[in-house]
Parts: sequence; C-alpha cells; structure tokens
Amino acid sequence: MAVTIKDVARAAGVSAATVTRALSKPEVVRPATRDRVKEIAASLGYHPNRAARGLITGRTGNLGLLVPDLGNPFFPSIVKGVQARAHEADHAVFLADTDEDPAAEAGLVRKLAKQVDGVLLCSPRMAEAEIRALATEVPTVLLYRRVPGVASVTAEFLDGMRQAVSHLVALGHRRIAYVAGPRTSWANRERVRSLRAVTRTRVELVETGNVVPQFEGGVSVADQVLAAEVTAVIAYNDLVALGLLHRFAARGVAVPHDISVLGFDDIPLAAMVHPALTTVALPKDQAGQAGVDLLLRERHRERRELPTQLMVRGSTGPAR
Amino acid sequence: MAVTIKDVARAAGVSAATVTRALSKPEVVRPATRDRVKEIAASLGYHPNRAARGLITGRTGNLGLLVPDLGNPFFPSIVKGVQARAHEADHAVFLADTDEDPAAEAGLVRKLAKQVDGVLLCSPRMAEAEIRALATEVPTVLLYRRVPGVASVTAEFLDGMRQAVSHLVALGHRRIAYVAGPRTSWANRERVRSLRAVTRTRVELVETGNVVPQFEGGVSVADQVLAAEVTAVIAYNDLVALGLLHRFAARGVAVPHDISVLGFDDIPLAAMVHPALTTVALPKDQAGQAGVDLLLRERHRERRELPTQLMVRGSTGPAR
DNA sequence: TTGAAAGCGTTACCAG
DNA sequence: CTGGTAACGCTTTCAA
Repeated sequence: MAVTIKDVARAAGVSAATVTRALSKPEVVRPATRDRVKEIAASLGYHPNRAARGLITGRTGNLGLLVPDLGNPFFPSIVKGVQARAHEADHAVFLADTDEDPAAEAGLVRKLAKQVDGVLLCSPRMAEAEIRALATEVPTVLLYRRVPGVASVTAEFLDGMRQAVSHLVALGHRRIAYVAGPRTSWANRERVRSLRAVTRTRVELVETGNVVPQFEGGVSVADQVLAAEVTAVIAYNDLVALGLLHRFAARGVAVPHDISVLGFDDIPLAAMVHPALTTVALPKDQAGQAGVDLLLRERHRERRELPTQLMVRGSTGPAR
Repeated sequence: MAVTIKDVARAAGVSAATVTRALSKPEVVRPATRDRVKEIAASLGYHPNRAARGLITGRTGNLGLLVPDLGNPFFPSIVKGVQARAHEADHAVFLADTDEDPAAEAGLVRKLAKQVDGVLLCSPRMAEAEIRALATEVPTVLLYRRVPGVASVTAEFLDGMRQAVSHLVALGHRRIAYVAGPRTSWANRERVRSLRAVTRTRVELVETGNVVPQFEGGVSVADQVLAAEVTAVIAYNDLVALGLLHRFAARGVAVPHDISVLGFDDIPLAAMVHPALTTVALPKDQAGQAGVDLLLRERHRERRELPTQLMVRGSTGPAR
C-alpha cells in the first residue's frame, strides 16, 4: 500500500490539513511543525497523489502531446523540447503518436483531456473544425500550424523559403523542382504558398505530385525529378530529401554536381549523411518549449512565430 | 465546465450509480435504461474522468515509459511499439526522456508511480539496486536489460553477435575492432561479453575505449580504429557506426573496401545511408509490445527474450 | 434492476 | 497557526 497523507499525519501527530500545508504552503505553518512534518514525509517516502490533487484543484500537473509520427526524427526533437520545459515546470507528459492517422487523433485527445492541464497538438492533417472544437474543450496550443483563434507556435516559413531560394539563385539555379508533401498538410500548403511567393519572378518552378512525408516518398519521386530537367530540387522535408539523395546515388546522379538538393526541418540525420544535406532549420526544442510556456501561462490566444535558419551543406552547389 | 456523471444522470433521470453501470457493466442494467443512458452520455460528450476512477479502482489506465534519449532513433521505435499496444488496451502513455541522466530517472518514476498501472523502464545505466527498489513500489518491466527478480524483455544478444561475427569471419576477417559504448551500460557489458564468447578462438579482438552512444562517439573514435589496423569494426550501436562511416569518408577510407563496418540496433537510418549499414536488428516494436503485455497481464516475474537478425548491407565486404 | 451512501487521497474553507 | 469538514468525480457496497 502506498503511503498517503493520513499516514504522514498520524506519524507526525497532526491533521492531514497541516501536512498538506506544510508541504505546499510552508510559510503558513509554524516552523517547528513544518520541519517535523517534512522530515516524516520524506522518511516515509510520501509523494502526494497527483490524481487526487487534480480532482480538487483542477490542475493535474500533466500535459498532453500529440505527434503524427515519431519515426520522423523531426518529432522526437520536438518531444524533447516539450519534455525539458514540462519537467522544469514539474509537469509530466502524455505522449500519443497518431501514426499519421488523423481520424484517431481527436478521440485520443478527448480521452486525455480530463487528465491534463492542456494539450500540445502537432497535427498537420486534422480538420480545422475539429481543432477548433477541441480547443474549446481543453486548453490547446498548436505546433507548426495556425488556426484562427487557437494559440500556436510556428516558424517563419516564408523567410526560410526565401533564404533557400536566394541561396539557390545565387548558385545560378533558375529552374527548380518542389517535391510536395501530403496535400492535406498545413505545412505543405504553407510551403507551397511561400515558395510561389518567393519564386514569382526569379525562378521557374516545377511542382511534382504529392508524396508521403517519408524517406520512401523521396525515393519514389526521384526519377520524376530527374526527368523534369531541373538543376535543383527542394523537398517537402529532410526525410523526403534523403530519399531523393538515395535514389540519385543509385542512379549514378552526382549531388551536388548534377543536381542540388535542399531539405526542410534540419533533422539530426541531415548532417550525418554524405553529402550532408543543405536544409532550412526549423526550431524544434524551442518550439516545444514555447508551446509549453503558452499552455502553462494560459496564453490561450497567443501566436508565436520562431525564426528559421538555412543550413548550407554539401548537397547544394553551383548550377551546372 | 466538463460534463460529469451527474450531468448525465440528471439528463437521463437516473442515479449516478446507474450511469456508471450502464457504461461499464451493461449487462446488469435494464436494456431500455442502458440504451437511453448511453445515448445521452454520447450526446453530451461524456467521458469518465480517469483520474477519479483510478482513485477508487486503483487502476489508472495509464502506463509510464522511460527512455534515455529520444534523439537516438532506436528509442522512438520502441515508443511506437509501446504506444500501439497500450492504445489497443485502452491505456495512455506517460513518456519521460531522461536525457541520459541516470540520476534523475528514479525520481521521475516515483513522481509518475501513483498515476500509472505500471512502468516500462528503458534505462541502461540506472543502478541495479535502484531498479529493484523501484520494482517494489510500482509494477515494472525492464526493456533491454535484465535484473534478477524483475520482469524484462530483452533480445538474444549472444545469438546476434554470433551472426555478426560469423558473417565477418566468412568474409575473411580475422582481426576485428569493437567500439565500446558507455562502461556502465548493461547493453554494452552484454555485448562485450557476447563478443568475447563468440570470438574466443576464431578472431583477434581489439577493444577501443568507451564512447558516448551517439554519432559523435563514432566520429571521435574513428581514427583510433584505423590505427588499430583491423579489417572490420563492430560498433556499440548504429549511431556510433554512422559516426565511424562519416569520419572514414572524410579521411578517404573506402567502406567496405578498406574496412568493413557493422552496427547494432537496425535503426531506420541504417538503410538510408550510403553505403547502407550492415547491422544486427533488435526487435523494437515487438519489444515495446511485449513489455506492455507483461505489465498488463501482471506477469511481474516473467522474462522474454526476442530473436535478433543480422541485416547484411553494403558496409561489410571481403577482408582486403 | 435501481438508488443512497460511503469512500478513494487530496485540498479549500471556515472555525477556533 | 491548526483542525474539522466538505468537496472533487467516480465506483462499489448494501438495501430496497
């Protein structure tokens, strides 16, 4: 049997009320009593039952975090940021990986809702209406997505895209392919929008069909990219870019000599491969941390937009 | 305000007791009442507060999962397995990333203990005594580690190592380096032990110093490996192997022509790089799932040992 | 088959 | 400064 507040109270010869005060409002209890209670609590190994506490205070000390696919290294990075900040604030984190299944997500959140003080939603595909509904049921912060009226943390995609295109233009590229991610993904729509805005005059843009946001997506579309006779390609994300790299290598296409490849996200992997991947770094730890801050400070309307940074590495070079 | 059982009871014109019965023991309540209650509950969007339920039943419907570093793609794979199985069993998962900080782990677990039905511990470095203590406080299953008296899911490391060494021997390798992981890591000790057992007669083994179990660890030790004049190297894990690959490439050492490289884990990344990494695949999803099964079926003593599988890819070849 | 009441562990409020 | 009591939302006796 776990040790409860009553055990401590009995052992210390005080009431439960005094125990709880000694522990959570030390200043209102006489020092001698306080110290004795604290000592006994420690020696008994007492930890308040957070569920019981939550029942009465309305605050559970828990956070929910929803991500679409932990297999994409982008998301573990976010999770780490969330965890770090949450633990600092003495909160525990419920994690749910929805496996890219938008249908299941809302249900998952609702099951968690009562057990958490708020939810961080990293859910590029969930319907906007669903998100709005959820946000009325439980404090919600969106990660990497914007929905009117809901707090969110995003990145400066437009500026990131501008950095990417400027880099390629400076290298002499004038005809560039974009490998699109899932059609229904907010992030993809945002990237396409930014890309079009940024290339309007300077560059000819070739958009391929949509692929799954994974390594396999890149592999599958690589030959189309080659056939499009571009000198550079921007991928929806790093995983897709790595898929391109892989298939290019298999076909004997040299990167960056024959074609330049540029990714998005800056997953740790991007720096580990050969040639290393030039990519637009999105804030990950910081996004997670900022999300937790918004949630815990009850900034339920606020939007934060974090800077992005082009990481120039080996996979981009002069247009041939 | 969230909708509670009382709201449903009032709306349905029954008592709270009947509502809870209609929902959790449908057979003991009159069909007409049951259906009406269910309908109203659904229309009101009622979900039982699991924390309150846990208070009385002693079962929370939550699981805790501790991993040392989500940045290592091995662990997200495990998390996915755990999640999948936990959700099937209608359980939610608390995730804690300890950031390779064994000191913090025990405290984290204890904070969670009251809120979960059990804990999955993936904690290669925590002291054995600490683990034993924890296991008496909360149902515990160890992942990838064995401690007497505590339930665990591990892999057949010895057999995996045998497969790896046989493969290298068949390719003509007679002098092999092993890049060791953290000295205090159970997995590393196990690998060293297996490796020694398996190489006793056939192969000359050169063990390098211990490195951090990350990409950087491999990079940092690569030159030592080269100086050791071996024809093949087995790394503590895939991340370390990728670090070796990276530094070898930078030094103009061709893999597998000049040296063969073999990893451990089979993280997704291993198949994506060039040359693809030969590695011993450890069960990941299955380990997570098996762990959840042990926990939920209250097999608090059982040990399961899952098979491993050598994945032969481009990074190993004939000894030169 | 249903309802009333007790109680899970905690904290908030009100007396003293 | 401290203790008693009520209440959080739920499930489980025990009676009816």
